[in-house]
Amino acid sequence: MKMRDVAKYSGVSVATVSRVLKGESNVTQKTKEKVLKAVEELNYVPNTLARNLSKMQSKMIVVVIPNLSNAVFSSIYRGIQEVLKIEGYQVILVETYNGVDPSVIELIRNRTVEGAILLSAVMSEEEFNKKLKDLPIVLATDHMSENISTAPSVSIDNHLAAEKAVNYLANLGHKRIAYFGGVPDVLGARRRLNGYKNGLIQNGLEIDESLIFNGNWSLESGYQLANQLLLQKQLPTAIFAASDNMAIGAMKALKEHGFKIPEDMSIIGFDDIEVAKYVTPSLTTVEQPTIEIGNNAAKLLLTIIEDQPLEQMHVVLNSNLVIRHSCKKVNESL
Amino acid sequence: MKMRDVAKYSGVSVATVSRVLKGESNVTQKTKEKVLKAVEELNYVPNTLARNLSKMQSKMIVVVIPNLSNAVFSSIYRGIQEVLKIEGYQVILVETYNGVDPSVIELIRNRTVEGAILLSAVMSEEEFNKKLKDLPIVLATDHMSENISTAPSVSIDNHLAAEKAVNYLANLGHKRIAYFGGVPDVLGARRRLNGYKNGLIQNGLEIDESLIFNGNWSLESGYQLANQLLLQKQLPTAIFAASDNMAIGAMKALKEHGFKIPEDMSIIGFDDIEVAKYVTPSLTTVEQPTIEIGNNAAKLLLTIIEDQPLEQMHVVLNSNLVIRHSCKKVNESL
DNA sequence: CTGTTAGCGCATTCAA
DNA sequence: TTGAATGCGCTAACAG
Repeated sequence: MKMRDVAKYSGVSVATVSRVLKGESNVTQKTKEKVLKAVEELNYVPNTLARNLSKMQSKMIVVVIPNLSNAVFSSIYRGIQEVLKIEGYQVILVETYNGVDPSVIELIRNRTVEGAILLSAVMSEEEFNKKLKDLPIVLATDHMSENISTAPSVSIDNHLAAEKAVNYLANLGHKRIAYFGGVPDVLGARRRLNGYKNGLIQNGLEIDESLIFNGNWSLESGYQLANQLLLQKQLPTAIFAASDNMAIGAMKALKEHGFKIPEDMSIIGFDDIEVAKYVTPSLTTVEQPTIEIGNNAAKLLLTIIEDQPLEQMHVVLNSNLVIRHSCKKVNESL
Repeated sequence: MKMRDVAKYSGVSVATVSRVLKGESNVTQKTKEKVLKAVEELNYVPNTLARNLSKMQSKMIVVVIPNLSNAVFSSIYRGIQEVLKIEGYQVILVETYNGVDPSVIELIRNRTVEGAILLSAVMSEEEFNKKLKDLPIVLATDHMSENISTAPSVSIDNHLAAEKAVNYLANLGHKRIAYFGGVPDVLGARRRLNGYKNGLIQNGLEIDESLIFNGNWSLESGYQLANQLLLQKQLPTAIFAASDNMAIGAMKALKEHGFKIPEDMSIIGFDDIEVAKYVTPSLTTVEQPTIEIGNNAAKLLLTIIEDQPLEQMHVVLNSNLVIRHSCKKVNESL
């Protein structure tokens, strides 16, 4: 069943059928009805493949996610989908466990998709410029470089957010605060680490490298890091984990060793994933406005695809500390 | 840059270019090299849109997920992606919060995708037959009807799995076991409920409707259900939740009311999502082989798309009880 | 307001 | 082994 069939059936030309299907106004009410009737009776559905070739567009976007099981990412994805759906785009989701999937470039170049949103970008600025520059790509995460603008991006101010967490802990009287970081290849992770250090300095606290650990955001990673930490002679009174998953994993390890939280150890996470509220004690954490991040990333990409000028290259969203029950004032008598 | 350009550049015809790009054998080594060189130098990439129209295929699949934030679904998705990627398919992910997105039918009919995998199917068999029959669709969840085969499906035996959980609890001496069910529109949820009841009967226990609750799989739902349960005068000694999320939500509510788990209440979940191991106490639960479910669903769909005969309409995978620390023997002295 | 026609870029059949 | 020509189904420019 093709367009010509409904044209013949309704006694008009294919152009006219195309017009009424597109909802153009310059068609008589009467012919419009004729065509619609034919479409109905013939049970006709336009062929997207043909339309795509003709218009040279796919109405398709790809989003690249490091790891779907991370609730932060799936939530950002939802935010992306929300706005793209309205614009009639379908979204291809590819999960890539490490860095940037080279196939993304391929998908764009061979026109399978019109653009891409990356939720994590593990590459140097140089590498990015070589491979991805000028492609319709936006980062739903920190932008690539410390100073220079390469790809458009949407994220929170990770540095500031980490500072807030440390401030909170310092105000509670904590002097020794351990840090469980994410994979350092990711700029956002480095920013959080710097924010942590800076927060320490601001509060007149010492930076102790033996309290700084690198994880990979996961539950298991937090669990292991905590076990490592517990091997040390002089323990901290608080842990700041760069993801809720790591915080929850750490809580598990701590409890297994008989630690009470927050009595014996305060813990603060990052992300505010759904389950953070339901662990015991409920997790104090730095919230990320994931849906909004997704919304904004999608909007950014759409304006790029439409060749419109960007209002801002990097949109930075607010994040706040969500205070629950995993931190407490340090015991003065210590 | 189109095929004609590289044809001209290398002094051959477009047909020849097409052949070498496709890796056909009936091409001289020499001309092949010429063409490849041209492709290289012109930086040519075939246009997927044109290829798709010409071959009348999209190399695209859609998978419909109720809720990405549910770790079970994201894990099944991963399993699907694993096999589809190898076959050169891209996968569109759509999240639909309730039942079947009508747009799926549209996507198939307008040839945007070649098939669909549904991770949840909230509709009657009748409805299914009217709308989706004979479309290339497979269910990565229980099949539609109790008796009749409509669409191919991949799932565990939910009835049996629930029985196992109840047996375990009964063997531990529990006589009053509450049930937190999923949304009853879903066949799998009904099967689990029946398995629960059957398990009770098998163990000579009474079915007490006041101990049966309907939730919606979520953390919040489990939390609320537990609070409802606690309003009752005569409490059970164990809760069987039809999802880990509900189990974890319930644990939270219970703890808030001063209950110790498993001392005061045993809890068992369903799914074995990653975090189940990291809550305290770690959650005893019925594991679902999510990756395998995804793998199998994808394979099924592929053979349907290729018009091959199905070896089996419904593949049923094994599931096991994963025993951790959220259940204990009921205190005999009670 | 409507019809004719020429692409869109690639695949494929038929000759050579 | 290669080339010429036709078609995939729809869009859009142009003519009427």
